[in-house]
Amino acid sequence: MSKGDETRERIVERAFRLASRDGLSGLSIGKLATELGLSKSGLFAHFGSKEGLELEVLKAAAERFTEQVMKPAFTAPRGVARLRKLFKGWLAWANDPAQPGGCVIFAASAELDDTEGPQRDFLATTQAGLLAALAKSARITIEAGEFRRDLDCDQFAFEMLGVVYAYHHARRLLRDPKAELRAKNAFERLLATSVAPENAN
Amino acid sequence: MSKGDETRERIVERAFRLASRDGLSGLSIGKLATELGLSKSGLFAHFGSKEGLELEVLKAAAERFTEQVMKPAFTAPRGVARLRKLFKGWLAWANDPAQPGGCVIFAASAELDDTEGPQRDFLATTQAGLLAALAKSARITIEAGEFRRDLDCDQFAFEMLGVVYAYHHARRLLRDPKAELRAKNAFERLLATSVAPENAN
DNA sequence: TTGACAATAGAACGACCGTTCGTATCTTTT
DNA sequence: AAAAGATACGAACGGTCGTTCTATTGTCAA
Repeated sequence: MSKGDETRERIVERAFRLASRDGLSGLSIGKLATELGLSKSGLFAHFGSKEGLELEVLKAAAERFTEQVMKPAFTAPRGVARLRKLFKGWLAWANDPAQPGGCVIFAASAELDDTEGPQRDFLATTQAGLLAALAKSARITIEAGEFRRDLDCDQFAFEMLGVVYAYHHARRLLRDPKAELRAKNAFERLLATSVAPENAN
Repeated sequence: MSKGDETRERIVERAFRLASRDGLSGLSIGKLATELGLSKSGLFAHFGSKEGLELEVLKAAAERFTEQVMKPAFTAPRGVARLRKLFKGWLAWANDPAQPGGCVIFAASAELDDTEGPQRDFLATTQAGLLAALAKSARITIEAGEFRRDLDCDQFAFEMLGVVYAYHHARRLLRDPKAELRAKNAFERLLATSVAPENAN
């Protein structure tokens, strides 16, 4: 890896951290450069524009999520076990010290959902992909015989996402110490109403 | 009402609308003044600081929510009917044309959850109050004999909020035409798992 | 109608923003 | 070691930001 690529990674890493607290538009090239001991223009040259930097942060976030949450979950046996591992990893992801302000993707989603541009497009695509992956995991769980066959998998994905959203909100804004418990309860209820009759005991 | 108060209201109304799209920090006093045909300093004088303007917008949002969602719900008979009306009004609130970018409070929550200051404090207090009101409505529903007596009301409130969050996300970022259907399904499932055994049929 | 005061305007401020450009310094290759 | 190319710097740009003044206009009661 060349020197430039190393610097670039250092920048994105720090930007990722900052964006977690201050949002993407809260990122400032000047401040970022100062924190990293770089010149404004030197940092700028790596991305060509603020928009470019923001996109890199979003891509980094998506990659890390895949690496830290999705991939590990697929080591668990297909079915409910995998869904549980996915959920657990997701909560851990939202508490990752590398994201001191919580999930970058959630923050950016709320920030950009009514804008137009590549950042929004990337986010929407990424999130749609996540929902599809969740739905697919639910479908696999049906095939494994652990979920009822008439379960609406997209509905399941929607609700699972909702639980994590509520968790984020309770944890970050309300600082509710019971946030994690609440999230786990909600997820267990979701699982309980999804299981196949012969497994409901 | 004095002339000044009228102007002030016009300003807050427009700021409310803009904050829905661009967030509180996205508000710009200069831009706001131009849109309203006022001078920057003239507008500024009404609030004394940007922070003051932001607080007024948040207060206006909380008041409107109470007026448009909470109060009407209390005309419905206590119990599940009232909860349904509350939920329905909440979805409508999130689609209020006066908030072209969706619920101002949700946007601000995500924006401010990791900051410090009066804005964050106000939001946290307001949202905690909302959760408490939801929990109380659930408790009333228990007393009306429609919810099971061992229902965790705070858990119910947490999950109801989560459904609305998921709806907002699906609607705003993903532009999912099924968002409302999904939300309604999720809420019905929440109700179904909360009802007293003798009402479950 | 006049006098007191509230309400608005206008100009200017320092600070920070993203961006551009020319120049220097490092890396990497030959 | 020298040439070529990648990296980084420093200064400056036009703009916008929130904020502060002073001056002017408008409102409203006596």
